[in-house]
Amino acid sequence: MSNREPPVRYHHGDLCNVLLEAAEILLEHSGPAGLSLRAVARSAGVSHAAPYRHFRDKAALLEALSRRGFERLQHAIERAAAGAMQNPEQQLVEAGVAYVRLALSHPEMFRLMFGGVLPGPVGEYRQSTFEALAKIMRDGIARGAFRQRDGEELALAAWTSMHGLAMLAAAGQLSFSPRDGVQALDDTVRAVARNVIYGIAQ
Amino acid sequence: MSNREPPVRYHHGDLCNVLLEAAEILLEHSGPAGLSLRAVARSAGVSHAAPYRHFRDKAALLEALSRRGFERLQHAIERAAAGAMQNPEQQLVEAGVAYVRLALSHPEMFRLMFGGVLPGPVGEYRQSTFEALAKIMRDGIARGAFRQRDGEELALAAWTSMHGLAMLAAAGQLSFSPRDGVQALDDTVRAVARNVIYGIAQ
DNA sequence: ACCTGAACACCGTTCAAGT
DNA sequence: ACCTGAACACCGTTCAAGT
Repeated sequence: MSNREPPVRYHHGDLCNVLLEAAEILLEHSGPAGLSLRAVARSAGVSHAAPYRHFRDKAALLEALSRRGFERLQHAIERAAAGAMQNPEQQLVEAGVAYVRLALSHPEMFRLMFGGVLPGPVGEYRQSTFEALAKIMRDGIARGAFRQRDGEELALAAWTSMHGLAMLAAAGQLSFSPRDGVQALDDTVRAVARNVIYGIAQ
Repeated sequence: MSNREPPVRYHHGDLCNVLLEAAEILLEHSGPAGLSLRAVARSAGVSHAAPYRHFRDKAALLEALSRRGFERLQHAIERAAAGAMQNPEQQLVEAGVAYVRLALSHPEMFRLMFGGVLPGPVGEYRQSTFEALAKIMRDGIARGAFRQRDGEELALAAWTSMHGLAMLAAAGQLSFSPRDGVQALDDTVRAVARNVIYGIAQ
């Protein structure tokens, strides 16, 4: 019973990723209150001290989790932009739709990412997400679709609007609209995005 | 020593408010992690079980705290609007400045208010804040300053933008701008607000 | 190297008991 | 009515000890 087995590798040798996946499931299922390091360890089938071999403390695990979220967000924005290559305005609208959809399908993850409770280089991940938006704006300026201004300023205007919508949606605070469902949310995002593009002024 | 004293009223008789004030100080000083019900009780000089005479549980205290924040936000927006009565665009810009300033001076409170972790009728408080913005938009439409559309749609466009900016500022995630300080933030808010008003399109 | 189990100081919540 | 103190099941973190 000892020679037949491969080297034991104490639990799959990939505990780090197993912990992160368990943490994400716990987070989206039970909220931040349910995401205890001990529960993550239980869920992964190891002792409550085992995670400390892979993460300095709970904050380090949350930061790693948050990083995953930022990577997905960046890719979602880039995919949306790639789907409307010849039309900067449509790129912007679809990037917003992707942004808000992700927030609504992973609300707890979004609150973790933008909750600001995390130490460490979260800023870098956020920066790369912003950069994906800024690229759309720079291309749009180059094509003459957007105003000839600092691309970062336009990107900030677009980002804050989509981000505010996403955070309100993630927190379930957009219920003043009688419409519901994903299609209704997409419509709301498009309406807000169009107002950002064309302005509110008469 | 017994007849001279007024009826004892076990700790000021106003423990409810004392607890809320202690909670707010703890929140802004030590973050959400430092805001334990036991720490609040210690800070108020009562036993750790005393708060349960005034709040059903910890969530109820957080909700009451959150309510205070929404009241302040609503008043701040109304005051900003009152300061520029004859100019709807300026009303909107100054409301945004007030919104973001409050978020930056009370970041933990803002995250509590919009974190979405709270049960109960938080929606109503948020609604009243949104209503303060919607009023500015309706007035602006009536005066011909804003587009002749559904006031709620315009208010949503303005709100999401200011809210996104406020949340990013509260989370310390606007550091990509090399400028710092309150004046720099006000400038950023005004720039974003102007882009919302006049649009991004060429 | 990787994991365990006991230990410590903390939590939220409950409940009998005191005045 | 209002508050206390002990109790319970949970945390995050540390650390000696095991293989």
